[in-house]
Formats: sequence, structure tokens, C-alpha cells
Amino acid sequence: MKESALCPRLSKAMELVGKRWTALIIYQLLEGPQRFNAIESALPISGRLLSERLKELEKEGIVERKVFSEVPIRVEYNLTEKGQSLEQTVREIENWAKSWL
Amino acid sequence: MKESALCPRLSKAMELVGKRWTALIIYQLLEGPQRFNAIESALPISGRLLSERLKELEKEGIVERKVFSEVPIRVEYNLTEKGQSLEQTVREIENWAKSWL
DNA sequence: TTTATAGATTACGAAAAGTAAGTAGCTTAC
DNA sequence: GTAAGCTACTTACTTTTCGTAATCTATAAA
Repeated sequence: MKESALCPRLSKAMELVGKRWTALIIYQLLEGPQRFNAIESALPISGRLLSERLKELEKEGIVERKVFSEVPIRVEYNLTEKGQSLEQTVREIENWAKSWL
Repeated sequence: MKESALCPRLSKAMELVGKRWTALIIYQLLEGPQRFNAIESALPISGRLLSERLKELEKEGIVERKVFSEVPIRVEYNLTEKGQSLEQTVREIENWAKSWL
């Protein structure tokens, strides 16, 4: 990849938000904690990629994973404070969509 | 791709903004009209992809392309009204980056 | 005729995404 | 006790997109 004078924080934010499915997953989690299957059903994403993205978002401290040892097992995902702070960003995309698409 | 109950306008907006380089190109064009080489130098993107993205954005009515038949040729890109309207979205990403990264 | 410049386009290997089938751990039904 | 079902993944494989570098087009000056 080419180097540039671009601010690394902005660059990273753009990579995060501008990664396929990331913003939609956050949008979905703004509704509240949800389990894997619920997210998968709400979005046109496959389980394979949802699993991958949730791991990435967990590593970034944006999403939190909670395992409930019930039968069958239950796993819930919710936004951390850092994740919640992306609400305005995602809402802006939503507003733009309403006005211009 | 899986189908879902997701609002198609939101879905499209997410695909646009959440496509690699798109938001950064718009961010760059917020500075004003710029030529191809200027954008390429400002961002860590290759000419091949920049060309591809600019065509997509032009097709979406977000970016306008102006050719000046000088020697050597000069081509400038600028945001349309629709493109300008994405400023708040891009600024939100920028703000989030400043606060959380 | 060669060189230079800007803005692309093409070729090709590498990486990421899409699809479908399979796995693990535990439960209930037969 | 074994077969089937549930959730949350994971693996294998194909298709699409990306990244890098070389090439093309048009024009003009050296």
C-alpha cells in the first residue's frame, strides 16, 4: 500500500466504518443486545462473514460478546461505550439515505 | 446474496459509504475541486482504483468530472450537491476518530 | 524521432467475499 | 441408545475485488 500524509486515526476510522457490513452491524446493534442468529436474519450477511466481523469489532472494543451457558447455548452481542459512540455516524448515513436516495 | 427486510435506501447508502476509499475520496474533495493526480497523491490509493471509484461516484451523481483540453490534459473532479450533502456524514467519522482512536 | 506529461486502462497474482456443507455440545423424542 | 434438533460457529471451495506494475492515448516541445 502507498504511504500518504493522511492522519492515521482518520485513516483507521475510515477503514473501520468503510468496511463492508461493519456499519450495518453497528446499526443493527443500536436496537439493543442481540444474538448471532438475530443479526444474521436482520441483515443480508452470511454467518461466515458475520462471525468474522464480530470478532474484529470485539477486538476493536466496539462490540462485547456474552455467552450464556443455556441449552441450547445463547450468545449475545452488544455495543460497548465506544460502539455506542458511533451512533451519530450511522444516523448520519441513515439521514443521507432518506434525503438523497 | 441473502435477501432481508432491510430498507433498500439504507442498504444502498451503507454500500456506498462502506465501500473502500469512497468516504476518503469524498473527504478529500470537500477541500474543493481537484485533479486526478492531486487526489491520488493525497490518499494511499492506486490510480487503478481511484479511476474506478470516481466513475462509480460520477454514475451516482456524487462527483462531477470536468475535462480541460489543455496540454497536457487536465481533469478536475468536484462534489455535486448530492456529494456535498455527505459532508456531515464524513465529518462524523472524523469526529469519532478524534474522540475514540 | 525521442521524450515528457496527465489521465487513464490492462494484466495478473493476492486477498476478501459469497455459498454451502460440516462440526461441537447438549437435549429431547423415540 | 441412537437419531434428530438446536445454536453458534468453522471449513472448503468458487467468485469477486484489490494492489502493483506495465502499457496506452493524445499532444507538444526538444
